[in-house]
Amino acid sequence: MENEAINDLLKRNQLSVTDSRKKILDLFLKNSGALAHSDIEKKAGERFDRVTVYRTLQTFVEKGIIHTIPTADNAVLYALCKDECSSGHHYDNHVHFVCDNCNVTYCLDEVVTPEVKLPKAFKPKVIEVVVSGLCENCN
Amino acid sequence: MENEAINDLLKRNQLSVTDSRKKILDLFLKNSGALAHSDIEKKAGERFDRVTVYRTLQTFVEKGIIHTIPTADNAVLYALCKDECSSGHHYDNHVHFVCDNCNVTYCLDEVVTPEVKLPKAFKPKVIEVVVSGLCENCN
DNA sequence: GTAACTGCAAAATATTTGCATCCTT
DNA sequence: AAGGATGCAAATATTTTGCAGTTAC
Repeated sequence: MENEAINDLLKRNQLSVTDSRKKILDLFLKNSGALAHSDIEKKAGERFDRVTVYRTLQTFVEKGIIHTIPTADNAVLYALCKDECSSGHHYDNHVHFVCDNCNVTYCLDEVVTPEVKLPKAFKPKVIEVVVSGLCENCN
Repeated sequence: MENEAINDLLKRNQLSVTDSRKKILDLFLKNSGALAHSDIEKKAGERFDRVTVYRTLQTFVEKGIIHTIPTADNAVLYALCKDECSSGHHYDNHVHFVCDNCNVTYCLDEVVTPEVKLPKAFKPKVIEVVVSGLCENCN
């Protein structure tokens, strides 16, 4: 479907276009929420090799195609980056939302990270905000 | 040193006062920053059994004595809770700061989590904020 | 004395690495 | 054809579980 878009995205990042990469990217595009490593292993109709998933995710993070989301329970989640994320320099300027009920994690791209006033000696660079509660579907 | 305080804290939470618990709590009190599981295994003059550390940390989290801090690189960090945290109901109303240079994580208890405006369908419950940059010492 | 806690062994998971093979360019 | 990507095997690392011995109350 968005085959062209996927190919483009990979080529733009100097990555060769391979099956697993296309399929994993497709998973992210079809899922509004964030995915855990295990989601990817499971959700793929055909299963990928664990190692391939590890390596693919790592490559995507390095290229700034996806980013990790820190969660309170320290599960490792990944989500697609917006276009502004350049290679290796992901600045997370949006809010993440984890639903306590359905457990889906959303990137609320339209909600901009608020200002935080720190003690003067601290120099902030990146601000991560993760909100949990009930999402639009479970509310 | 703050031996009495430590004993009190444990007793107040219906935990028996044991050596490992006292020593691990002491580590937290002596360290302004947050600690990872591995820090605790290492920093203790005498090493604890891995398993004991796991179980002790878990117990402390359940009792609301410490809380976990989500970090961008998904390392698992723990820090002391302020007194308001009641058993099993930790509400993280302060900001965490991770220094990119010295790598210490601070609980900025005096910096209150800002308001975040979400799409109306989302009902927020807990807001976690993690800021990274340069801390007061590395600045 | 009893219940709770610890520490060892071992099981279950998760992650990383090496290398031969296959695929993309 | 050459370099990169994959997949298998195996090495490491992390976390959990069971149980017998020890300690706190």
